[in-house]
Amino acid sequence: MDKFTIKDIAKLSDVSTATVSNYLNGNYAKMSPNTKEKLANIIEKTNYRPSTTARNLAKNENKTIGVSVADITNPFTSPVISGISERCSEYGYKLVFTNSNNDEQKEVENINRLLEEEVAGLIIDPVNPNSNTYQRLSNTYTVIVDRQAQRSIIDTITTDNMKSVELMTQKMLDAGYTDLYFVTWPLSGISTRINRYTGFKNATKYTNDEHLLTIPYDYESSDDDSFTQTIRQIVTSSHGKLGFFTMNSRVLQNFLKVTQSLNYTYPDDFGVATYENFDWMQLMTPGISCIRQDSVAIGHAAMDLLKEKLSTNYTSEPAPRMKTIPTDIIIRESF
Amino acid sequence: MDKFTIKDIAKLSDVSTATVSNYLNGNYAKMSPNTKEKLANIIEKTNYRPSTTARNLAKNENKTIGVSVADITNPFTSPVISGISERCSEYGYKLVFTNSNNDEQKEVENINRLLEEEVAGLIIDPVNPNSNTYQRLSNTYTVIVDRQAQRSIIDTITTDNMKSVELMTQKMLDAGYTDLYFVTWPLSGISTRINRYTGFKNATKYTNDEHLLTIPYDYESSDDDSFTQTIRQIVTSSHGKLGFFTMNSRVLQNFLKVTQSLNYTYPDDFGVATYENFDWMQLMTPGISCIRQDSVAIGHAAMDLLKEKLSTNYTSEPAPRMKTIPTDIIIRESF
DNA sequence: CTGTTAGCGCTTTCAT
DNA sequence: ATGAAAGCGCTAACAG
Repeated sequence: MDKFTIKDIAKLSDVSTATVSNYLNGNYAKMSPNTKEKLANIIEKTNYRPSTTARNLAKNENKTIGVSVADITNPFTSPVISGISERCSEYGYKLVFTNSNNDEQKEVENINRLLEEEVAGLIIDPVNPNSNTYQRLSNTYTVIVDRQAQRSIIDTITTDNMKSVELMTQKMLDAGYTDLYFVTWPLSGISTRINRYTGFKNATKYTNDEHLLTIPYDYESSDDDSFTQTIRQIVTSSHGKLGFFTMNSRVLQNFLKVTQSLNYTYPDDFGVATYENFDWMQLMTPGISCIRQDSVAIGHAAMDLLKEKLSTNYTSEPAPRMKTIPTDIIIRESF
Repeated sequence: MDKFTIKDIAKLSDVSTATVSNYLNGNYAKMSPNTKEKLANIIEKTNYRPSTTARNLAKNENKTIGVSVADITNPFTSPVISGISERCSEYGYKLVFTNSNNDEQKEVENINRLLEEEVAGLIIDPVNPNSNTYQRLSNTYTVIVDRQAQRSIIDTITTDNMKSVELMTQKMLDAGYTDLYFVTWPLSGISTRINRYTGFKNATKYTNDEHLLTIPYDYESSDDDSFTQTIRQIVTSSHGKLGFFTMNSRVLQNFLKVTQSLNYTYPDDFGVATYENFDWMQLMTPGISCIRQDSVAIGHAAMDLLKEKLSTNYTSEPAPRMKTIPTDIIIRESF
């Protein structure tokens, strides 16, 4: 785009490139007010912009952090990015972004690309936190968000999954619900899902998985698929007071679509609550009780932690830390 | 992270850096099968990754495109990014991302940063398309999405705003609605809003702005604010069959919150339709009629166009083109 | 205060 | 088929 280099500016200003460089880096102490002003003018006039690439190479540093998200389509994701992005610009980092579309293979490629880029640090919203792709990463420059590995070696930031679900389930219990179901995408070893389910079991004291209802990740309700049948069966044969907890907003949507097609209504035919909070849940009639997680805060925390790590000098691989961001519970009229 | 450079590899392999470079670039014709294999082994063993920074500098090219979005929090934004991101990786570009949080000043900084980065191209979801920040950009390497400048000099991709709203409004008219209102954030010269409103006026033939209802961008309904009062006033005093068209999903949410607080229900007390489609609109009872825009397609189109531009050699600034992505209309029971 | 110069890691003629 | 060497645009000693 621009053809000007530091040499051109030096020539035009009748100084050396070193002086120009000093000017560029704010080392004004090293030059007379005169040259400083001259430089200011010329640079302004020529609209000269130093090449970040060359700078990075020369200083052997790269103020960029790489972000790899599992699925940008997930409504959880954009607030997290927003939080990261905010902190990035505060801290003077730029953000290069990759989306893996829930494809592990794609994620590996993305991470490789980012590594080649020589990003200073990595923030990963992992497709499968138990994958061994992350083994090769160092905890000195990466942090994981949202999903947590079974046996993690990397700092990770999650929301308070277990406790909050336990609490919400308890609320349903307190409201007299005796027959509770947990609706989720396949657990697949994914911590977010497992922890939420564990919270559910802690509260209900269910000892087996008979109250675990699983729908495929890409579930689209159709006429009378097996999930629809299951729900019908449960609703018609339940003895106690029947309630459902859905594992996130998308599962909730699928669930409600099914119950609507079945002509069941809440809170009459069943009670319902969900993880995640979105504006529309308040608009539903009745409003949906839910657990609100602060996704922006996750982004903030991730970048804060990363920055801290990047500015400390580790002599050895630091032990992984976990940070959980608190949630709160919103009770509406859905149970 | 890695300490290995091309020199190390050259030394280890007993060849020159030139040969290593050739290997790296797939110029296998320029070396014996022997050296090729030797290199392959050593590189594999050392886990060597060439520095993109150095490559960029040497080749004086940068396969990255910069994306500046107005507000990543807007649900419209992430599918667009998703589309761009998909094409980016197909085309071998990386994506550096900035969010302006609807702040023009921030956007200027972001664009400057991207320019300094020497990105190959720019995709901008503009805060204010009529700002003169964009004047300094060249149409050879940038494309604008979503919002269109009054007098544009840059290729832009938008959805079919005017026609689709005209069509939807016509549907309401056909359904017997005689008293229609357009609810929007302040028009503020923003093409998206203006075009949608124009479509509305085209259909209704209203000649003044008495049927234009504006809420602040950051509107939060409170007890009995002026918008709430306006709505109450309109509903109670309307003579004909009353309907509302909301300019996007967030306006719809605000609008529905207000009507709910007023204890009005649709489609009895009023009919309603909106721009934008989200899953939850189908869950509402009754379902909301809406205009579905294909945001992912916008992202695709933007990157496709950009790629085409980047690979053509312009001798002069190309004339700006407009591309509009078709929408479709989903009729449910809200009017 | 200012200039010289040797890199940063890689690419790319041009020789050999 | 391989290597020497001159850059790419900038930074950072080191001299002066």
